[in-house]
Amino acid sequence: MSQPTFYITTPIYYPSDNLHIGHAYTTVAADTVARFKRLTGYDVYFLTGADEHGQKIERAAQAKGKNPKEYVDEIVAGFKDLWVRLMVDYSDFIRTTQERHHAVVRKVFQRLYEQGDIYKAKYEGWYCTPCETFWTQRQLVEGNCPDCARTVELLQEESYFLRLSKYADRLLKYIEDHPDFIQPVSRRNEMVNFIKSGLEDLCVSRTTFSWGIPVPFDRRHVVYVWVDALTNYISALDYGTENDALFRRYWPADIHLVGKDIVRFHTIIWPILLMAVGVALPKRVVGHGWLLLEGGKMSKSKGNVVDPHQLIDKYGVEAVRYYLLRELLFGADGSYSEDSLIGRINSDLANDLGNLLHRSLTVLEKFGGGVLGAPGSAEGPDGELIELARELPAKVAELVDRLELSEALAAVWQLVGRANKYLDETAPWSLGKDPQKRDRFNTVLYNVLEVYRIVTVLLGPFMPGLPGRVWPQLGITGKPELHTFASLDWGKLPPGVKVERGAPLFPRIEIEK
RNA sequence: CGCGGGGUGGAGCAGCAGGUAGCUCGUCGGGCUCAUAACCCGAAGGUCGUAGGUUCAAAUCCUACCCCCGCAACCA
Repeated sequence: MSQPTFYITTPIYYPSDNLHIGHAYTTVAADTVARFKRLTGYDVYFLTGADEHGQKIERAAQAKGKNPKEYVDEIVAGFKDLWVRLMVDYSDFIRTTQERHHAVVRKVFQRLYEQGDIYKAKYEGWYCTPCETFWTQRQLVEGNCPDCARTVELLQEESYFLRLSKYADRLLKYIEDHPDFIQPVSRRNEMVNFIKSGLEDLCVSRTTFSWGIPVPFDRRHVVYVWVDALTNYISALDYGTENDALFRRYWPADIHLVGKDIVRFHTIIWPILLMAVGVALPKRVVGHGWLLLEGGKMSKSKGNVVDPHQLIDKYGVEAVRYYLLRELLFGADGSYSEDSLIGRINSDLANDLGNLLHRSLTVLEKFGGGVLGAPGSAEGPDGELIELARELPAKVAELVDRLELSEALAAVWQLVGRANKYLDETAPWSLGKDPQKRDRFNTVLYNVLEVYRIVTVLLGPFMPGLPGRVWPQLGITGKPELHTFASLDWGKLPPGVKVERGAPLFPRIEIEK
């Protein structure tokens, strides 16, 4: 019995500093897709990690009087703490400082060198001595170092280069033959244009620092950035080792989820590396937009980063995850502000979602003794509500497949909104007072709570803590068979359950002013 | 002429194979009274960045320009 597999990755983040809300977005989005695929029966492998080498790390560590390993250990522990708090349920966390990763990178590098795809040449660039950094002509600001604004000098360094140009045509062909490979389409076009404008060979080694993976046949060099970082997606699966069961099971990746800024590396350098070593290419690379801050990009240098920990402290994981996933439309940028976060919490979570459960349960407790009766025949608006609920699971699944997570949430909220309206139309608080209308009362309450069960199951991947808070209120905590995607056919909720109204799921945030 | 994204009611966005401008929030009025001042209904509010052009018809196509933002090979 072979379950279909699904391999999804986030980028591995650079521990030069703590993560901000943008990293949280990428990871939470990947986690949501991973959870949803698990819910719908896939054997899912979800990888995240840290990209720990390079001069910046070497220097940041030095500045704090630590050796690089101590330094990254500390920061990476912080990454993991954040993922725990955000309920990110990854299968594996790869660190590029791990020997399992080094071994694979050495092997790949060696092989590329032996087959002539990596060669030694002179690298020429503008060097800033105080910063010990090479810059390209373009990076210079008024001819000076973009970091410290001091003068730079033209220096040469010996480096190894990867022949990108050799594979450009093959890559272009692959992109043309696989329309889904790069998403969204706008990014795909961008990449096609970039490749057509000509690829320069990529510098893949450095001698100016040592915090990296030594080039196996030339110890003066360390492997530089992308060959190191990108390889994580297969080194984590034990590619090229004796025990490569994971690699055989999960590769090629179904989705590499990345920010729009690094789409290029994932759709040009990475596939070329894979082609060169004869490994299948990933199925999809999806570039999402950014969460912009007051119209500008979030960055450390602007000092406008938003710390996810503070938001979780203040508003809770569920709200933070919901907000991130709802606010960014697929592929496009969104804008962050605390006001809009509060707005989402109050209108979507408190007023619509939370209040729907609370008001339904209050009616049932007040007029029905808190026990759900058996539904009678459908009439009036019942049909429309039930129809919407029947269509929803497949609709959400499809939107999640397309990574349109915001749309998926919007679709769920359509049903939530319909249910709130349904309550007004049917007015069970009036029905409840009339013994003649008991049957109708039962039907209405049944429909609303069954809708709520369906909504809760579907929202689980987005807000993993939600179901655990809803099931006790619906009185079906001990019935895991009602918590599955397969149970979402209409009418599985058994009459007779004893509900238990709890505190509102999402209290309104009162804006102090 | 480096590449790309964007300028649509107060805010955030959708619409862009041309044919009465839509959604969420906010505002105003009403309803309901089960509910977290929540829910439901209705209304007001836009010369779709500017200037030309094509067309019976342009937010949508073409040209020029203005403004904002990102990238430019180590920022999700």
